[in-house]
Amino acid sequence: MVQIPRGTRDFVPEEMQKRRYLQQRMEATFRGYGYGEIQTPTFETLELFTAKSGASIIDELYNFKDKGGRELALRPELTAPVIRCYIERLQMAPKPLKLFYFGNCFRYDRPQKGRYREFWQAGCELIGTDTPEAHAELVALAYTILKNIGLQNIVLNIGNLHVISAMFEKLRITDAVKKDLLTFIDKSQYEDLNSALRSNDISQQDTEAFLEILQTPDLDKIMNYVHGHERAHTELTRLRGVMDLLKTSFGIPDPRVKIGIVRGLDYYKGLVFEIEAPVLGAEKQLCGGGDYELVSLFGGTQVPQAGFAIGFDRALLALETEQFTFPQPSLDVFIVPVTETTIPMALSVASQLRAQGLTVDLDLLRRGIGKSLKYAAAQHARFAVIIGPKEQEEGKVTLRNMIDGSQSSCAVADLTAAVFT
RNA sequence: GCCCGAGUAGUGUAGCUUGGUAACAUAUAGGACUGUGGAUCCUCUGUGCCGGGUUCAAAUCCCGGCUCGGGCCCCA
Repeated sequence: MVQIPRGTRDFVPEEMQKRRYLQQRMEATFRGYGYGEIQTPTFETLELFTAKSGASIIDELYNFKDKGGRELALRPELTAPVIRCYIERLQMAPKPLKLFYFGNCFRYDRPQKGRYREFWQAGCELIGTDTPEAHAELVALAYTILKNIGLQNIVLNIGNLHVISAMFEKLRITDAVKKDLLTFIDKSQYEDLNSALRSNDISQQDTEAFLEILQTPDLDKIMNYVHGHERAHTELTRLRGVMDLLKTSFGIPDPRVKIGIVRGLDYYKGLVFEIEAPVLGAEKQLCGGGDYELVSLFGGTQVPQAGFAIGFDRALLALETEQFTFPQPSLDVFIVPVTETTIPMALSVASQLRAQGLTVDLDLLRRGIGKSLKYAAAQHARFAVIIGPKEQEEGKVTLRNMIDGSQSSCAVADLTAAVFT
């Protein structure tokens, strides 16, 4: 038997119903914040992705040569393609530019729960502003999207990469060592970090202070720790501004400062944030984003950029884990021709109702009334329309309310009105 | 790419240790119900991931592959 490729999935109607629901809710929220949709190709030149991450990235993506010998790759994420498009076509667009997207992405990873080789991302890019209110609105948007799809329990963490750099400077840690330490910080492996710092001749006292600052949500403590470092001070002041806006103006109850947020990316600079769903366990991160610099790397004129991406599949998984009840697709009318002779009339009634914009299905298996009504119930039909010889003679139909079981005789012309009430 | 575990009707499971005709529930289709639904009963259809080995005989034991899941690596 031919089977589906590793790490990919089919989505049957029941699953697509949930996915579309999710996408529509997300889209409505993006639009509510003034964002416009953008779509880029499924594959790009390989160079677009190696430019910022180096050749080592090739191990993790699907790349190939086309028949003209071009080196191409299936997109592993959407920020780089969107920025490429911005440089090609949107540099002169009025600022700030707000772009959102949905798209499938591909990574050559080992699949696990919540991790697939083809997965979907929802995300956005905000180009041309980096005021605290712009950053606060961006973070609020990410948070609001996840809340609006119905998630109950999510955690928002906000950090700043300039600050953590300042912390490393303070300890005089070299870039080579820093890289190893960042791995521990990223994974919150503080005991390993502790040993690593100690073995790099950092005193016990300094190590403890460093570890405390990484984990504390207290901005004053952090401010105090990097006292005298001008850049860090500026960034922390901005961060305080963003936090205040999130709490007061955007009404987000519990944004947390976590200076230990690292993000795996090289191109983030200042603000970084993550949103996770604790219910998901190991693969709990739902969203990541921040302030970054890609436009100039790709040859465009420098401009402030920030954005985030939401793991669409994980967001859905989190909702399901929280036992969210998704809206069920329902049918307005299911038509039951009682005998073969009434099939033409049934079809014609179906056409008329469909032309009115109703969703209509009818028995195509020539089943009995009992089985047909059972099928109609399984499709969550709101009404059944029964057409037998009696009804046909009178030019009427029997309208059955599937919710309460009540029945009445109804002229075809009055059906639409009856169903809409 | 590495280590570990699992794969039996569409779905969920039993049988595997100790090899001997593959079962149950549910879902689908038909019928009981000659014109009224989520109930009940009956009937049909449908199953050993793939390939090899051992054996008179393999769902069961062995090897390889594939897929899924847990842990590494990675997560731009």
